[in-house]
Amino acid sequence: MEGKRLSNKAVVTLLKEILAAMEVKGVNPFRVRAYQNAISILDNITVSIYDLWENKRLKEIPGVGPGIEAHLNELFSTGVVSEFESIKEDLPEGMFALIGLRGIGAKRAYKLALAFKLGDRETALDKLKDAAEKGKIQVLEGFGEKMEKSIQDAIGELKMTKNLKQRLLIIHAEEIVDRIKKHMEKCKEVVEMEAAGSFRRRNPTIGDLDIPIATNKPESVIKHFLKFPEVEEILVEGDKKASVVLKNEVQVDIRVSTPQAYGAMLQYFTGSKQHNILLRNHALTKGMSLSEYGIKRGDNVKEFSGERGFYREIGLPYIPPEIRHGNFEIEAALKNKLPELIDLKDIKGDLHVHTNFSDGLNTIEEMVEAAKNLGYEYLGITDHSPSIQSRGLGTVLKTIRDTRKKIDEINTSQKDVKVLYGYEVNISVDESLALPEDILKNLDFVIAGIHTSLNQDKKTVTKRLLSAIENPYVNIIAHPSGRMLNERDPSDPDWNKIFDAARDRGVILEINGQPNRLDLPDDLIKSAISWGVKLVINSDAHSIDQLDYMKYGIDNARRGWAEKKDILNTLPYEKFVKHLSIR
DNA sequence: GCCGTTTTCGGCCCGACTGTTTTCAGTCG
Repeated sequence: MEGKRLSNKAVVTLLKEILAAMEVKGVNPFRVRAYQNAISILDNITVSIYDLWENKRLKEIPGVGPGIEAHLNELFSTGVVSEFESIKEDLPEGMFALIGLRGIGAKRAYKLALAFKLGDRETALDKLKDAAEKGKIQVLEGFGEKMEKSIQDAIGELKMTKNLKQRLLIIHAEEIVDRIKKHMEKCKEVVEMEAAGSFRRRNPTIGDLDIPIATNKPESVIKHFLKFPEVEEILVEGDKKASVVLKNEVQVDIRVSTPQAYGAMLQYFTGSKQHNILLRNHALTKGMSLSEYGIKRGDNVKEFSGERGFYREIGLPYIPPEIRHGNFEIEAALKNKLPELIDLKDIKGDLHVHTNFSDGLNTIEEMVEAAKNLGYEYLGITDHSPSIQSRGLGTVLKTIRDTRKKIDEINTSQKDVKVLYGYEVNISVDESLALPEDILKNLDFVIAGIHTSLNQDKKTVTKRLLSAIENPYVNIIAHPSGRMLNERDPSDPDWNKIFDAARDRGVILEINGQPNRLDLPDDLIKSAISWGVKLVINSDAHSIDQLDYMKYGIDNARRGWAEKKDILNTLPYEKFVKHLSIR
């Protein structure tokens, strides 16, 4: 099947415009909701929607039924969807440029585009700005002085709703959360608080911070929060919630509740949205209605101080935040088949660290000492392989002999941490590895990874990864998708072939813990496990501090439903090494 | 338009806040 390859983003953008068009046209609100639901799911899957279509697997996406499937089918086959075209036909194009400005949804965008004849997208914002400056918006029905001012502000500073902004890496979000916590600790009325939302679900990137707070004095807690020195702008201020934008442009939403109802609030604010919708649907079938205040049966609302009681009440075991994605966790919980997720304390070694031999900061000895302090049984030293082209084969061989000697000495002088000698070897564009096989075979293990030309087409990048997997000396594939969060999308090989080859040849795929990689991504972790592929979690540390990046790898593995048995560096040393020698 | 542990028809998550209005629509999460 050959069709028009569109990115997920292009598909989602198109659907969002159709959604807006339907809202304006006043079509059946439940049909609108169905689209909304499908979009929010499509917006969050990291595999290619086009690939799913090619493999006739669109039906497997929850929220996509026969109707939307048919539309996507037409879109990928022909590039257009006739029904979508006719829905948009008589709407001014300019309205689509306005949606996403803070406070502007489909209906207001339509009204404005109509009033000011915003016929095309490129000029729409400028024309609207002009209208605002001339006071022409406030006289429109349904608009007023304040709305005009806020529209003017939004255009001037390009203030978009938060889901259109760049997302924060979780490591940076942690720093902000710490500062907010320190500030809130000064308020005696705070009984309990925790950053919830995507932060608590350990999403690799965070759109905003959602913080539920338990207190008996909501008004003074909200007042205190609004005095946080980093607050730039107050968006919302009510009895129960407040929203602000910080100077670093991060949005923070707080919700207050009584301590005895905090469990429901924490659950509600942790999400994901999709998880909550499914959970509420499930509760409805049992005659219960869920909200952030508790569980309603008839007229009385039962409160919960913690989350476990909340889940228990609707007949479910506790579902860890990391897997509250809203796809299969509720089903699994009902069957009592939730995974027993891996934990940081299960990790016995780290197989991917750099030293000052390449681009790391610390010596091998310092890295080993730090690994010992973490209680590891083993540590794999994997600097970038020295370049034979620039340094000459003789020099490289000497370097390798010297390093081997040094590592032998370390293994003799201390017995706490077994040190393994390997390299992170580049998979070149021509599919060759950066070190020849007679060097590779004398190492304890080899990690191979792609570092250049990541945007190759599917066939080429698949072949490149397969060639590394088929090399008899390669043990681990580093950061397999090559994604860099906020910078570059994952490459798009034929994962089924990669998983098949890795499983059959006993090659391990890495879950890289660098906060800007977190690669494999969670959904691929889940597929790899179901395929029978074995995984390791590595820090890819470039300094002793970065050995802690293991925890982000763990978070990501948990999001991918990984259990201890799926992750080989939970094995004690002998068993782990035995696995390496299978090759 | 989607979906199923009473259903293949008849339901569809729940609530806060703002700005515009005199009871509510729109937006957001």
